[in-house]
Amino acid sequence: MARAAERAPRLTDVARLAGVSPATASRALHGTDRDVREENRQKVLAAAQSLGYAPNIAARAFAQGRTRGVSLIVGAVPDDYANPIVAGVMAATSRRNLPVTITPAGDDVDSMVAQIQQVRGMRSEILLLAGGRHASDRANPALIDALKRFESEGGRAVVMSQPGLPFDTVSYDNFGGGHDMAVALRGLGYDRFAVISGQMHAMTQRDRVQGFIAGLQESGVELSPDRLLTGGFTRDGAYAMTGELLRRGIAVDAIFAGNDSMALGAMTFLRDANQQGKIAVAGFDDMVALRDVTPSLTTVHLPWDEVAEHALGMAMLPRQKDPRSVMVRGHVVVRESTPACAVTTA
Amino acid sequence: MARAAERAPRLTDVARLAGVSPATASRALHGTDRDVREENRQKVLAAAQSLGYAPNIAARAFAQGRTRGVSLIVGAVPDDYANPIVAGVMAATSRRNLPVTITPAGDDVDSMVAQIQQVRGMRSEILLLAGGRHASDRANPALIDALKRFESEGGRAVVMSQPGLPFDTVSYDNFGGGHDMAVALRGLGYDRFAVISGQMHAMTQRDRVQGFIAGLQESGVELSPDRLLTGGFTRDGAYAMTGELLRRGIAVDAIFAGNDSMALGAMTFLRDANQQGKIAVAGFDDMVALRDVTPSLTTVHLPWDEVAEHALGMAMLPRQKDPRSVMVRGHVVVRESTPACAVTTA
DNA sequence: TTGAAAGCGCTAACAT
DNA sequence: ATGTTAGCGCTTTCAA
Repeated sequence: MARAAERAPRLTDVARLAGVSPATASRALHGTDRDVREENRQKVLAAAQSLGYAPNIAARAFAQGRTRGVSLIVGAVPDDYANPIVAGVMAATSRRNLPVTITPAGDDVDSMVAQIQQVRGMRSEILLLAGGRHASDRANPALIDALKRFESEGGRAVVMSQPGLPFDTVSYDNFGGGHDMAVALRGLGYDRFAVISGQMHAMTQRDRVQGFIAGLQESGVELSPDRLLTGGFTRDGAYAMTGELLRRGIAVDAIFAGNDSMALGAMTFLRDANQQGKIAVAGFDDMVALRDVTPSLTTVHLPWDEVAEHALGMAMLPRQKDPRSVMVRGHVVVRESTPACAVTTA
Repeated sequence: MARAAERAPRLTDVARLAGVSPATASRALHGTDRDVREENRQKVLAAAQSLGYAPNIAARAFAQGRTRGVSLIVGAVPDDYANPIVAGVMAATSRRNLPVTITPAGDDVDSMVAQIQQVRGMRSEILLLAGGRHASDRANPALIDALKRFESEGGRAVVMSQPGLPFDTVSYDNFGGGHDMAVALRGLGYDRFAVISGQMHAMTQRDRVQGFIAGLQESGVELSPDRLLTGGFTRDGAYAMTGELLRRGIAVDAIFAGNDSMALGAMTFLRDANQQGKIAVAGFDDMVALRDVTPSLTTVHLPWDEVAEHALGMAMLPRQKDPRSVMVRGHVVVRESTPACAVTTA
């Protein structure tokens, strides 16, 4: 058995055993060229097998100047045990049989940039970026510069869920979803709203909230500033904000939360405070992990798999001079957490 | 702007600009040696900065014969959007500032082995293996061989949640947890049990169930074979099995599910069938994602972060001749899904 | 169809 | 403290 580090078999070893040159062995192993005699191919395959050969991927990446596969950088996500984007990308890549590397980054631009440099250093073929959603990012030159360099060195970058960057982008319609939710809740007869959301510099949150406010305005409802609470966009943040809301004695019959995790936090608070059923709650995302909560959650369904699928599809196309942009739309799903209520308006 | 692929700046470029040799530049960039004059270090850093230098990681890995960081291979997991092991490993690695690469594999040994070969080819320092739990795996020579090779070539492998392999292992006490749950449910007064679980060749499932059965026996309760249903260990599988259970008209007052997802599926079925509250449900895992379900779930709490922490800790120690093994214990947490009930036994 | 040989960018002995 | 030099294992022109 191995005492110290044993040398791993190299391509040369395989070639020698098969009685061919390394070049031929290389060709035989990855049908890059057609030009290997079947007999030799078999010999090489057999030799590799018998030696337990595993190609040195670092060496190959080095020689080719590219690392095959996709690197996914994902910004820290609220309650990130259940990140639907990660699930979507994993599904999309495994469908294409592409290796994925998932790298968590903080939600701040600096750690995001650091991770991009890392991926640039790996010379990955494809970089998918999820998260990193601060309003300031849009203008952040470091982020843009890092991505630009990555692409100018031959990589393909696609940004997810962060519209407005000069790269291929797939995003979803946060404003529209918020708007539609407002319309839907109005249609159910709700009248007195509150909104709890992540900080307004988080762009997805801001767009959702602004869409919601716009939707309300269409039917003549104004959301007064004291009815908009912002904080951490997590379950716990929402739990706290909902408490704050009630403590302030604001009369509310429906709460719109910036995402599903927050909606869950709000519902849990209401239950703990024995207010369950008295105040409706709506979320945003339609996380599959929450499909069994009770009451079932009214939310804006976002087709995460489509987002990932689009992103990967774009990444596999050559870059164009003008960045492409796809906007995926969600749709409101009304469930039990927002029962129809008596119409109180004129 | 870049027309075609632009050449990325190399270490040589940095060195030239700083007026030093590549070797010095290399040393300055990664304080491997102490022996760089501060003045030169600054010059190198400045040069790297101004060129936007990102070290070619593939080349470095190649030169060093090792890729820094940990590779986590995770077998397909039921409802894997919420895999607590992944979360735990991400936390543990980011605490140590180690790069992680997460690679999903199928639940079958073949795809697991394929991923191990991949990691072997990357010459990763550390390989963490999660999942891959078929009873047949234990004896699977291909799996063992791949891991052995990885280690004999200088890597460190730690297996999680799959005891019995000849490698450093951290596992949790599935049998004990099942056992304790049985005792707890008996203590609450339950009498007529059913078990729904994944297939018995899935080792964690088998251990949990066998522990549960053993726990029941201690207080004189036998679980007749028709009260043990097996199938997919997912929420959907459990939903279906619970239906099957009721359809067969088996009298039951408590269901033990092989994991939390299954428990959730069971509870959802019971609610859909208007049986909520009539039959108790207990799970296993204590997934944080489920902390807000109602009724709150009685389950066996498993300290996932500890599992990951132990695993990484072991991996960073040198290998010993005899594999280490750590068994983490969980503990029963009784919540609302199993209210105390009238004692019906003598 | 195959082989020979060059070289990818970096690190690490070794020499200075 | 720094420079020189020799590879690491693979792919890939280029010749044959």
